Amino acid sequence: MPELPEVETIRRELIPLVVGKKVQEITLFWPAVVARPTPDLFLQKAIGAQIKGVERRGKYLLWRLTPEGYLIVHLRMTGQLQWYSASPPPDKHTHLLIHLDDGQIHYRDVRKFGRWYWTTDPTEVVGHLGPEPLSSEWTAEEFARTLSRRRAPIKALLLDQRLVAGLGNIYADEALFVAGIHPLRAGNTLSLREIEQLHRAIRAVLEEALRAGGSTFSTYQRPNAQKGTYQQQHRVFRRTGRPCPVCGTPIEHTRVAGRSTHFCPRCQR
DNA sequence: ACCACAACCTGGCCGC
DNA sequence: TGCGGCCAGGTTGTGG
Repeated sequence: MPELPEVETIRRELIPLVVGKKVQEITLFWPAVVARPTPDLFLQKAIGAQIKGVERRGKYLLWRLTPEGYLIVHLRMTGQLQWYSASPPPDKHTHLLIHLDDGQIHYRDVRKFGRWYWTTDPTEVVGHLGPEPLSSEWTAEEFARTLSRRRAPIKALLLDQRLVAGLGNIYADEALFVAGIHPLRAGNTLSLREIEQLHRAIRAVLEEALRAGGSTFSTYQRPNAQKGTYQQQHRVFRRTGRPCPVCGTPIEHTRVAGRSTHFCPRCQR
């Protein structure tokens, strides 16, 4: 579910709720959500630690702890973090519950794809990720160098987190539309000009989505149950058959790299 | 090295 | 109402 704008929104809202707080207790209802090290060690290391900060890398949230360590979570498709100042009973999809000084974080995940990690070295978990698209280190030149070696469809490449971290199905489709590039174009056939447009479009779309608090369909929720509104601004995503916002041609739908893909056949060549 | 695809889970929706 | 089939915002392992 959540892509970079949603995870970043969650991060920002989590900070005032959890930073400076101590992890008093963790209740682990479904141990398989802990990917590393082991459920027992995870609990042993995290319980009693104080949260010093919340960071983000791609779609991962990193809770920086003292004593030294990081609690890391990836929400995958349907993971949610919910803050409660009281102690409501966990529902049947709550797999992990963090008790803090003055409230609790409920981790819910209907599909159970999400994973938690504890590590002293975050690169063990996030080391495979490519550059952050909103950082100055990510340049069109570097992007072009990587794309020139790949002939998979550009849509599939945008979903490859080693290339650039944080894009998912929504923002890949939206960015390709803004850049005017057909999702099936092979990476190594894009001109430098097109790559520059795409580089710009990715940043513009992510920043726009961030301002809207992300996109909310059924399962993405922020810690305080607010919803993102960016879905109202989607140009192509899940708008099959509706008019392209630029030229009016009906938006088309296809499947690329096993993922649902939306584009304007006229604006995207 | 690269790429396509199944697998991991559950629930919602659609058609019969 | 019930059942089968398909779909879902992500990642990983397998096999070609």
